[in-house]
Amino acid sequence: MSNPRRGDSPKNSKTRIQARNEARILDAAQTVFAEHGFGGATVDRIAARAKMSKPNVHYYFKRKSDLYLAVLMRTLDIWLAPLKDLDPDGDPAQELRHYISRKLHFSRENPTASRIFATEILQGAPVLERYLGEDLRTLVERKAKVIRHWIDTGRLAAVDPYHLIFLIWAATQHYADFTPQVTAVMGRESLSKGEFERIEDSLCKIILDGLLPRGKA
Amino acid sequence: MSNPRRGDSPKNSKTRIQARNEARILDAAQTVFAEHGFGGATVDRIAARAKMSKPNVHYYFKRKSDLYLAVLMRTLDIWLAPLKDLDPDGDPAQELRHYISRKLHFSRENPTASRIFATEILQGAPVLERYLGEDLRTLVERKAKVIRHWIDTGRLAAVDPYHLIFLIWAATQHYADFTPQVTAVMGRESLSKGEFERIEDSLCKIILDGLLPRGKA
DNA sequence: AAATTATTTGACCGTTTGGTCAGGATCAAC
DNA sequence: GTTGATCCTGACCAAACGGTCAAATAATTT
Repeated sequence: MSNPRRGDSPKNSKTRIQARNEARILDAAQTVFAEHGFGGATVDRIAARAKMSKPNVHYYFKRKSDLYLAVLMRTLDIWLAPLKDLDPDGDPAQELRHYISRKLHFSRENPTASRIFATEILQGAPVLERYLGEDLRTLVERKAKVIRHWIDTGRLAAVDPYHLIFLIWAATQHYADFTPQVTAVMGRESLSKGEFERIEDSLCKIILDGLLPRGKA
Repeated sequence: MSNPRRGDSPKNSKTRIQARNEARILDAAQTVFAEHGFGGATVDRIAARAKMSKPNVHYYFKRKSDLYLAVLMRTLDIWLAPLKDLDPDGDPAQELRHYISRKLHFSRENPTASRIFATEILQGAPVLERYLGEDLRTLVERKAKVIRHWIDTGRLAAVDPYHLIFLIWAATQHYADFTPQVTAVMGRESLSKGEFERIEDSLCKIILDGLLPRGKA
């Protein structure tokens, strides 16, 4: 009742400086962790990238592992959002097309976030392990039921829903995680917005219609 | 002519001990690099895993980077072999099915080799960059022509060959690179041989036939 | 078995790492 | 403009790092 600006719990306030610097550190850390993994990243490098002194980084995040955890948590929601939106009452083709589109968009807009997850999983998911087996598993289970329902009502071919979801994850995240390989093989410097539209068309066409010609043979 | 057991060039011989230890070190290094990336891996850990002293590891591989390079090179051929075998004169469906099968088999038999490549690419491919833009690019270009020929002769739907290849790479390597995520989401401890057969069926069905039901609607 | 070569390691070095600390600078409230 | 909290940093530390070296041990050759 005395101070209306403060939050309800004792130490819950955030200075403008605090908010700005924490964001700057998290951005820098995301890039560095994505490039070198947890073990290969150094606090010095993160500090340099955030244009701060190392002790100042430690002022906001006591340990390197806290920083790593914070980066992972910050990106979890945005990483998951597209799957959550799969609508059981929508048209299957349209829903899946939309899902692929959103996942690809995420790859284009947040490549480092995608790489953070990739390195974490590649390294055995030491931090995310529990989360994967609980929240994510439950969510995928629910969405797999949606897909199975589409199959049971004859609107989708009979495929394993889990492996379909993995296929879409793999295909869309590939363009964020393996950018150097994709650009080198294609002989480009980077992947333009137009190229991402071509990717979306190709993926949707293959996954929905398949490679074998329709209507004949 | 004096010594029949030796190789032709001066220092080209390899002791049994040498061959055995180099292999042991490379195996250990492959695992450690795959788990921690180049920067996060330590020579100590590699030595411990190979059950050797650190100086002895350096006796066989002068620098950590030499070891990393050797591990990458050792797995390049086996990683590429399946794509090389795509036969222009074969049946497209059968060739692609076979390709998917072989890539999946690689994921199952050599998961750490797959992860080595994944971490290397994720970290910007500092070592493999040149190779990707030259040898790999040429190979993929050649195989893309094969696929395009199949399309032009009406045996395959019109899709971008490059993105088709990327899709197959992504989907098959996913099961090696993201094992913890796959097992956690599926609620399994590991992926059995039977599960890999299910994966192969699912992938081939989706990629060849598509998700939308055929023959009706 | 003696001599030569190949293999192995404990001890060590200079550097980098994550993390601390005392104190200075800056800000907000009165 | 004084006060108290927040913010920032140079200097520092113990541990871990990649890498070296002399000396010991094991194989191999003669």
